[in-house]
Amino acid sequence: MKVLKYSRQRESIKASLMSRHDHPTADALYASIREEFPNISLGTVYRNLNLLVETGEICKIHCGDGADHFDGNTSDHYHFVCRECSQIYDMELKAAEALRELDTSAQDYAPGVIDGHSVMFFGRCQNCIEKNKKEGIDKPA
Amino acid sequence: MKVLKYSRQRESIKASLMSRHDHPTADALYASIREEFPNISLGTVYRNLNLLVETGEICKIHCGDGADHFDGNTSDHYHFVCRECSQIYDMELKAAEALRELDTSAQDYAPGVIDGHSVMFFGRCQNCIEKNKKEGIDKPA
DNA sequence: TATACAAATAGTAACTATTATCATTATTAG
DNA sequence: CTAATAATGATAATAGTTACTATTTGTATA
Repeated sequence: MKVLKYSRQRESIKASLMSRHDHPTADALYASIREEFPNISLGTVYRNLNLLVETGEICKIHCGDGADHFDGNTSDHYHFVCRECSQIYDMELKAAEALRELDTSAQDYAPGVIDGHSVMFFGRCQNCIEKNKKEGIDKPA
Repeated sequence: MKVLKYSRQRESIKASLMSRHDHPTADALYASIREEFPNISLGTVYRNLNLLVETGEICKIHCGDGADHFDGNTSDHYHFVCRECSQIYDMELKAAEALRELDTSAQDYAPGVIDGHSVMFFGRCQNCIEKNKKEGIDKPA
């Protein structure tokens, strides 16, 4: 395996991701990084995001919208996706604690050895619920 | 909403999906349906799969490999993905029973109202474990 | 400090999965 | 049977991502 060499672009990508909490796609991150590096290429963003995932410095999350999203927070936590505004929220650490035994309890019913899982919660966020209330919209479940 | 009209292609797509338990992608399904309908177009397969998802006759699953997979089994169950052979297995109904309270227990920590979740277990399937054992391969966790 | 070599870059082409368009065909209500 | 319209096959278009390549950058060492 080859040795990673420093690059300003990679540092900027990482710093930029760490500073936001909206779980951006590569493209969204690219847009904001271009303010600092107007010539950076989208390929560079993808390449470095994948490198950072490989080294475990960030992680990739799939929420079912077709695009990969990235998260600078590598600690044990889950995500909540609002079906209305599509925003991805971090869930409190306590949720992770409550689910910590998930693999163990599912192991009994698995056709192999479980070594991980991905969990995503869906629903409507407080923000959208309140916005709808103000506008008098009564959305069905 | 417009009324669905019968089509031989759609019936064949549904029947074909129901007959297999490997959670195929649209493309994989397309390949096998072409044996019966050599002129069917990939677009027709996609369109009908999405229609069937909308009517709730089948469901779409995302396992993180970039492609949508389809499942003719609409009952409450979870999936196990083998990291080695990429096969998607159904998990016993009991696993679903064990996880039935997932939304409720996560609700306390969510930034909104949870109305669903997606869970995917990863690991190595029995098949691959045994194959490796025979070949004397000792894969790391 | 200069050299030398691997790694990273920007720009672009290519690729994969999926959706959209559209002229033609098939289904169905009356 | 006919009219209305949904569905089709063929193909173009799109989105997200990866691959390629000539050039630049970072770094170890002479």
